[in-house]
Amino acid sequence: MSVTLKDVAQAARVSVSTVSRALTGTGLTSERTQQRLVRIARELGYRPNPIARGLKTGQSRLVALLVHNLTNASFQVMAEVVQARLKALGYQMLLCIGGDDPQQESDTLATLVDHRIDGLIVVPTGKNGAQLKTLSKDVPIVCLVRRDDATDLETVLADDPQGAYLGTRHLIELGHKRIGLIVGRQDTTSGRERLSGYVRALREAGIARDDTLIHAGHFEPETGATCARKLLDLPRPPSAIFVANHEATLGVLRVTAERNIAIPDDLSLLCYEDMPWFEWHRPAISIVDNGARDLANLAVDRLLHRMDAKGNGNDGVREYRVGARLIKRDSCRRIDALAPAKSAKSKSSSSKSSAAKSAKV
Amino acid sequence: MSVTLKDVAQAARVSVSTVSRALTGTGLTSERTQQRLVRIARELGYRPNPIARGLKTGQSRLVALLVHNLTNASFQVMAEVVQARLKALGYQMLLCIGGDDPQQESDTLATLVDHRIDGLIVVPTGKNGAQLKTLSKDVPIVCLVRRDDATDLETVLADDPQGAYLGTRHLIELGHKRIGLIVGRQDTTSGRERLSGYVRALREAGIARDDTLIHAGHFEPETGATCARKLLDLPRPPSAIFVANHEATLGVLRVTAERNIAIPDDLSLLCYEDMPWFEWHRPAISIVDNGARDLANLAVDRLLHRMDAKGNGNDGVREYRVGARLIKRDSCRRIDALAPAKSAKSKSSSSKSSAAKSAKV
DNA sequence: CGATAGACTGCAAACGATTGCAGAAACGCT
DNA sequence: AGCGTTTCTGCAATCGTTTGCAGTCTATCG
Repeated sequence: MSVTLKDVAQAARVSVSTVSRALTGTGLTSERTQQRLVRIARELGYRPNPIARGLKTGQSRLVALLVHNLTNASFQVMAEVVQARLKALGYQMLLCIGGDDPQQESDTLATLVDHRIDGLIVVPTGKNGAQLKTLSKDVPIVCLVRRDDATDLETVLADDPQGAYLGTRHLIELGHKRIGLIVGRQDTTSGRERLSGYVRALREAGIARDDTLIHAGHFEPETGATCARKLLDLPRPPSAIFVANHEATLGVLRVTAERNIAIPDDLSLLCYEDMPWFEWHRPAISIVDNGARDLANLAVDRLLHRMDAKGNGNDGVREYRVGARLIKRDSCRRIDALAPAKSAKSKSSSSKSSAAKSAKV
Repeated sequence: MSVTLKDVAQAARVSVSTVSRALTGTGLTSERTQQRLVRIARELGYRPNPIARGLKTGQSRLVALLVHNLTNASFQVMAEVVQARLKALGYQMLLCIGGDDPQQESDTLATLVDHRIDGLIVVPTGKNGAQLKTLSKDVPIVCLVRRDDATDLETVLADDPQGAYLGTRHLIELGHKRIGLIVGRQDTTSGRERLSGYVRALREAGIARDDTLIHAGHFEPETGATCARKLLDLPRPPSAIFVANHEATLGVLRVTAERNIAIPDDLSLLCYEDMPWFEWHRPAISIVDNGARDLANLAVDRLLHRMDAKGNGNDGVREYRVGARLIKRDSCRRIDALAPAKSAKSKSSSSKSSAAKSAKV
């Protein structure tokens, strides 16, 4: 079917091994034949067969990226970054979707190593630590975004404590004293860490922590809606909400729209992790950027390092943190410390929005 | 490193070939040894090496999906569908991102066939027809969403004429007579087809085509903004806008928000292809669904068919169309035929929105 | 009881590359 | 000229499977 080394060898009247050496550029062939063979190979349209090569060398030039889904914008950019970086180095990316499901993750991991992938970047579910640990003996692995506590794998994490701190501080600096927090499940690292960043910022500013303003929940839009309602229905509702649970954002936005709450006039809104449409939304939504791009790049760097190092590429560092940064757009507003802004409450109690509420909630 | 057939054979004191036959279930081994070998293989944790197998059989159990990007929601669901279907059949999906760039597409295609993929689903750029045609001799290929006119490859397409027709008719049925259309570049199939569907619906309803209401442009948010402005600035602006250019949607939404145009009260808005947040948006945005899920499923069906058929799986059909359907949400409103609704124009000429306009446009 | 079909099994050659080893050629040196 | 180096090339084994062919064994039948 396709042109093999043998074909080239025959055409050039030399042995297969000579062709192999010439084309891989080992320097063990004479300049003259080297060039001649390269030319002939090109003329014949020879393309090395990675499968055959892989069988012999045990390498596949395949690197896998295992993420939970592709709906999350962060995973999208990570996939694109990883793909671009790897392609430039002659690797093919195997993108796998694990759905945050341990069983699927486990299956996928197994088939991946079967395929002799040269490296793996994985967002672990956290439930297959043992397996990951075993596999890491055969193949370089870097964890991304989440840590699997059962392993000591090299892990590239977002700096969530820092990000949440930055976001909260921003709101405080704008004069907000009552800041609602909608955050993820507290049995996840990111959930806990973001809460801690929020708390730290509050403490530094000398603002008392008010647990009625803090809501933790699942990574789903519905959670955002529920929590937002609870916050807005408070006797003294917050003047700002920090949605540090990415997936919950849609729910929050829906509730504010339903209740006709103007952002940022009635309520300041700060979200976590970008979505492509945030900057097109009016008002453009301010966010804490978790640095998806940087995360992906660093993960690739570390993976490549390990792959080069052939086994023991651990430089002692187990964990890398990628700085978060604040992207100010138009959804947060300074409130006057002296004459506090009308609270969202006042608006939501108007006849119109309460009608909307009873109708749609 | 890992357990091979040889290891199993030694443990069982039989030959490698027997083990191979027993495990692949060719029925050429006695019931008894078959079961024994399977048991031993499992005990030893044997896992077949796809690379070695691939070298011999010429198959890799890898199927590639080549799309333009992952930002587009349709591509996301397609990727997820394809991945799920293939995994169930024991294939691994190789997801590649071509960026709608002919050069990248060409490179990727080449490495994919090098890797001896068993099948390929591709959203073609349209510039590598010759290459695709050549490759299709070696590997089953199905085109998705776009046709490459230089080939006669089997192609699964959305029914854009139908979708655009459905959408337009919906707006007409709601009483709209002046319907703005924002559509994609006219050198793409989808761009042309959607325009034709729109025109057909108009004609059927006996509404004269007004070219000032029709804007074709690039697949970018900015295009949407520009076109929306042009439409809204018309002496007699439309009462409804049909955004049949998915990527342009964000731009349109921004402009309506900037100008404080209430949807659907001041303007009805109908979009093409879903985004995950459309139903969370207030008002929830009505769309014409291009059937991404069905498209992906059909593409997989056809590909599998071809892969089974070993070469000549063409059933004469070259082109499949997947029906579009209308999803009514809250962004389109019935307008009274007798007393026409206040047009967007009246609103946009209020002091507030014109201030916004001069400031931000 | 011997022949023979039928059911299993093993040998060995592939698949297309890489690579250790040894032979050949070319060269310089005494 | 003879010898040792150096440089290049080819032979053949190997990676882990699959598979055609031939051989072995059992059972069946005449």
